[in-house]
Amino acid sequence: MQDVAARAGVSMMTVSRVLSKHHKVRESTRQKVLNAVESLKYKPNISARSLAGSKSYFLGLLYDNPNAGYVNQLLFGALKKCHKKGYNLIVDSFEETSNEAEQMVHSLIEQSRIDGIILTPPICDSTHILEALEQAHIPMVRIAPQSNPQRSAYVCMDDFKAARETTEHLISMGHQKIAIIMGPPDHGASRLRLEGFKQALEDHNLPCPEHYMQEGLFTYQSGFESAERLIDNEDRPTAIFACNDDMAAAVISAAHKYQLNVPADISVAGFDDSPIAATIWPKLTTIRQPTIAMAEKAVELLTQSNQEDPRKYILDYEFIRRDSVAKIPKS
Amino acid sequence: MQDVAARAGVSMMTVSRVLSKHHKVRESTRQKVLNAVESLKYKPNISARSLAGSKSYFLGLLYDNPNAGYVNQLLFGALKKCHKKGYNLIVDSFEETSNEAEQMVHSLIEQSRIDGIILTPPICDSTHILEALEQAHIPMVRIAPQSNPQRSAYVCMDDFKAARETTEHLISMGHQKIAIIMGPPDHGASRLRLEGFKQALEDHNLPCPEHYMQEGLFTYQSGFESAERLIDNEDRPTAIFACNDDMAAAVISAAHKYQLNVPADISVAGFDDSPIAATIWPKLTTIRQPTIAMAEKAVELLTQSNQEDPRKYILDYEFIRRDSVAKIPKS
DNA sequence: CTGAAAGCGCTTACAG
DNA sequence: CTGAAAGCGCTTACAG
Repeated sequence: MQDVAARAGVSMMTVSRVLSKHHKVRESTRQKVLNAVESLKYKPNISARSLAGSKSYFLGLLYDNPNAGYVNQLLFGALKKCHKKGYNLIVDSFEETSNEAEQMVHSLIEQSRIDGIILTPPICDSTHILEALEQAHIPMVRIAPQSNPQRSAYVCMDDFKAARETTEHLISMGHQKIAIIMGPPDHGASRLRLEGFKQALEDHNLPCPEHYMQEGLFTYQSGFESAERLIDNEDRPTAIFACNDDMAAAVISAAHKYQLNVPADISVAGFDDSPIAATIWPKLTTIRQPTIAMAEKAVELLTQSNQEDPRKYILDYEFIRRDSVAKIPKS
Repeated sequence: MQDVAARAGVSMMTVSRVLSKHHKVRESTRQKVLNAVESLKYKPNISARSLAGSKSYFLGLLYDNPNAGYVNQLLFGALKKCHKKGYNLIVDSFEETSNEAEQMVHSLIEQSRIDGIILTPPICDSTHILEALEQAHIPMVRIAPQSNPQRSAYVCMDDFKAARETTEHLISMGHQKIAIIMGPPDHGASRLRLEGFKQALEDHNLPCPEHYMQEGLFTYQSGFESAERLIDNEDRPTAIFACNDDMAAAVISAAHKYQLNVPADISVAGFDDSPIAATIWPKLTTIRQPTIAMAEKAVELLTQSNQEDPRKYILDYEFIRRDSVAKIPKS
């Protein structure tokens, strides 16, 4: 192949240099090579490349997240970017037993000689895994880590800001009695969402009574129970912000149980834009995490050589306005 | 590496033969090699292998299925098996535009020189793609194809039997008034599920009135509307079999709306065991497709050389009994 | 059943 | 900025 490409000008050495960027090649010869590549529809052979070079052109993606939708988007973004960059992705997932974690990391490293690895939550906070990777000198990028931010490059979104914006949207629709169903307190992002919620209320001098703050566990059932407590109360809120979509979906179901129409009688906002958000009815107004973009960015960081970049990237979320929030009826 | 392994006995040629199976090697030397490999923790280099050999050790997985959970499981199974077999998986997904389909297939083939490809529903029924693959002589295995069964090896499950078993479970719980919310009529599996349902009723001499057969579209909303029609009827069924979980989830929500308790007042069964099935409350009794196993089998078929096998594999589903079905109350 | 030679398609130093 | 040589770690024929 190279042989043929070289035919259109120079030595295959030069072709190699053009293809792998970085190197200084005169612009004119560069163009000649590129043209030849184009017209011959030449595709470099990854195997030969990784065999000859020091790089393997393999990247790892490790996950133990049970949320299929989330993992899928991550995968999608990473795959897309890898494809473009000429890399391959080795995907591995953990079972529950975190004991085998280090072992798996080691075998992944040895077997595939990966050039870098992407760690997703919650596994990205495992100190064991961080250590194993550091010792092996494998570059890593973490997605939304909750701890040890200085320990690797990472990409994340601004949960605080997203929660504040959601709450502000509720306020702008005339709601004054807004309740929140929180996530588990030990979950980092969950805490930030609560803070964002509080900030918005404070900014608008709105009260935040104790019984409007329900503790959820990110599960549908916990959301359902919290919603019942909120609805079956003499001081019923007119809007509920659930810290994830599963709980928001449960709120809608609970509202149905109490003959309440969503959003006419009560508004509901979620968080995540998980598959259920667009499945149920009414469709959920929610926050879409930049999951795909985060994965893409992670691959980009791993495939670039200049490690001196800022090591922290905060990507933009998207506020998805659908059908579960309405103006408060004038009473 | 080979060099080191050879040190423990013979030429690297022999080591290669041992590792790649198939070849005739004396059992005693075979063992020596295996021991050496073991003690040196030798891992073959995939790149070198694919460069020297004619095989690329790459398999493709193509999907355009919007159902994240399904794709995820497929991926999981395929990845696991590929890993074990020393293969890599190149994953690609389509956007909506099916025009680019063939083009993508071609670039996938050219770029990665894949040894075989796995096609998932609904893309596995695209005649365009089948043609492109056949012309390129790429071995393929399809997952649950709905048409042209003779055109490739494939793996699937028995939708008819699964639906019949589900219905029979409902009957065994004392239900006699059982309704079905069907899927779209042009969906092959959907039709089989309906047939299985009918068969079970017939076997038990149970009626199947017209108004107990609601047409759904596999969407939550269509399920909700069908459920309302079923519930808000003087001849209300005591059990509803929804042909997928999204619709079954909607049935539960609709039941709540009518102050009906699931499963005390009305039983609900779903199909798929999609993420929503275990998310909502009560959790759905449903059918788990052997998704992971299907993907594993597909990889196995693609990595085996003996193509003379039966080309059709029907894998066992699993009946998942959870909380949405109960005995009919004695009235 | 086993081995010596050549080569897969690229990249790494090393020279110019 | 560009080229000639050697080699990455394996497997393919080809001999014995």
